[in-house]
This record gives sequence, structure tokens and C-alpha cells, in this order.
Amino acid sequence: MPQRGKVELKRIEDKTSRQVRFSKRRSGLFKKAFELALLCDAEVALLVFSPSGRLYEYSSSSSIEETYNRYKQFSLVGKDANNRNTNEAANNNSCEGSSTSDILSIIAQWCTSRNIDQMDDGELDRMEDLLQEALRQVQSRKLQVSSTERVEAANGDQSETNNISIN
Amino acid sequence: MPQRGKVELKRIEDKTSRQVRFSKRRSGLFKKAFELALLCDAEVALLVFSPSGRLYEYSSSSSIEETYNRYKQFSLVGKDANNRNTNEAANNNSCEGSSTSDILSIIAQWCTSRNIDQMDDGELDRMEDLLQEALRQVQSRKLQVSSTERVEAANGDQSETNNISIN
DNA sequence: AGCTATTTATAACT
DNA sequence: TAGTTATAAATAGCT
Repeated sequence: MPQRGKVELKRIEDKTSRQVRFSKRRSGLFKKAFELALLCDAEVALLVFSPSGRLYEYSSSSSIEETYNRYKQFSLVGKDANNRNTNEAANNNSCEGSSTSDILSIIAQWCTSRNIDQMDDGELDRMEDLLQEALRQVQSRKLQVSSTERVEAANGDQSETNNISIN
Repeated sequence: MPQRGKVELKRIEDKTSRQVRFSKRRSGLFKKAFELALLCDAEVALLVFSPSGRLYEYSSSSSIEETYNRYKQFSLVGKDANNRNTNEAANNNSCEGSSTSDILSIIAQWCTSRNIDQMDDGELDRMEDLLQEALRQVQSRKLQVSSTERVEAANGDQSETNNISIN
């Protein structure tokens, strides 16, 4: 029989078990974060996305943003430690290289360069078309995902046929 | 004599003790964060500033920035963790009131970093909300523009009014 | 969502 | 700052 309480350091394959343990561990983690901030007078910011994409957050200061800004300031000064400044890479607005659908790419490129208030009616028409098409695609994708999940649930457990890995 | 291991939930006044306990608890917290990410396939970002201002960070993804950007995308559309993506949840639109350029730029940012095929159901929900709100605003803007043009035309201006369609 | 058996985390002390 | 140990907390597997 498997040992109680003992943790094996690898991804939990069983989906149900993973969900349950995520819930328990998440609340434990947030409690610890809160305690560290309170007891030790530390500033703590914690962001967690569940495997299903839900967001959980904690911040000991007034906001996550505040701590993140402090962090960015820090990293500008040069925080040696473990990592480097990967910051500005994220600010690159071009969609090139990504395999995102063409529609979303076009929307993205467009609205980085134009403000809606500056668009004439022709542009507005075009943007409306693009948004409608993007919405159709997202909704269609949602249907795919949810039907796949229903099948998985019906199969009890089974392998991770469509599980999406973030990294 | 004070009980061992027992924790009293208030700021530790003794500076030395606070520092020692900060060190121990910090490593515990980071370990838990790492385990949550690994075991449960979650995306975790953790920032801690010690009382003396030193920075400690952990990120399960490639960078803190990446997770923070994902967070920012969420924050505009609301982030109620208890909201499951039911039909009714999709209907209550929480990015209402945000400016169009904000919404469009978030859509833009999003699809520079993520492909629709990699989105989980939580992200798809958010993207759907964003697109729907953007669409509403674009359509609303179209109405404004066309009514303005109608007024201008009535005033004798030479505007192109015959190619405007209101859906 | 509750219930133990265990494993972990950690407070005080060295 | 690091190790030891007595206790408190967290949590894995079940129901």
C-alpha cells in the first residue's frame, strides 16, 4: 500500500488526484505566504495559475503590481543572483514567429498601431470582421476543448491526450 | 516555557529571531511553490522582499515577466477563482467599462505570447470575453461615426455616406 | 468535503 | 549561521 503523506517529486498523472492535491497545496502555499509576510514583515507577491487556467493571487502589499514594479526596479539595478534581465523581450509587439492564427495576428498588429478613435468607418468595418472571426474561432476552440474534457471524464482517467503544458 | 513549533500569528518583534525565522520560512515557502508547480502542473510566480530589502524570486515558467503578463491579461476581465466557466459565467462580462485600446492591446499582447491551440479553457473564456467586448465597442463606435456623418451630410458636407452599413 | 496516518515544516535551543 | 529535537502543521489516501 502506498505510504500516506509521502510525496513523490514528479507530476501527478491522475487528473482527479492532481486537482484535489492542487487545491490542498494551493491553500497551504497561500497560508505560508501570508504567514511569512505577517510574521517576518516581508513583502510577498504570489501568482498561481491552476492547470485549468484559473488565477489565484496573493499580495501582502496593496497590489501585485506594486511588488512587481519593485521587482522590476531591482532587476534594472542588476540583481546578479540567479537570473538576468529578460524584461524587454516581452514588450516586442510583433507576432512574427508565432503560429497564432492569422486573424489574431492581424488584430494584434493593427491595434498596436491604431487607436479605435482614429479609425475611419472602413477600418472599423474591417476590425469588426476580424473580431467576429476571432470570436468564432475562439468559441469553436472552446467547444473542442470542452468536448474533449467530457470524453476524458467519461473515460475515468486515462492518459493526457490533450493536456496543455504551459512551458 | 513556550511551546516548540507553535506559531503565534503576529509580527515577530525580536529582530534576530525574525531574521532566522524569515530564512527558514522563506526556504519552506519556495519549496512549496516549487512542489505545487511540479506536482500539479501549475504556473507559479513568487516574489519576496526580505525586511532588509533583499529580493528572492521563483518562477515555474521561463520568467516572472511571463507569468505577470498572463496575470495582467486576466486582471482586466476579472479573476474570480470560484467562477467556473459555465454559460452564465461567460455572459457576465467583467471587462465592460475598460477602454477599447486597453482591451485591444491586451488581445495583442496575448497573442504575441500564446497560440490559440495552446490555450486552456480558462484562457479561452477570457479571450472570448475580450473579443466580445472589443466587438461591442467597435460596433458602438461605428454607430457614432455613421450618425455623425449623417449629420454632416444633412448639413451639406460632401461626405461619403452611402457605404455605411449598420448591422 | 471530513478523517487519520504520516510526512514535513519549523521554533527553540545548541 | 548551521545542526538537533520536540512539536505543530500540512497533506496523501480514503470515505
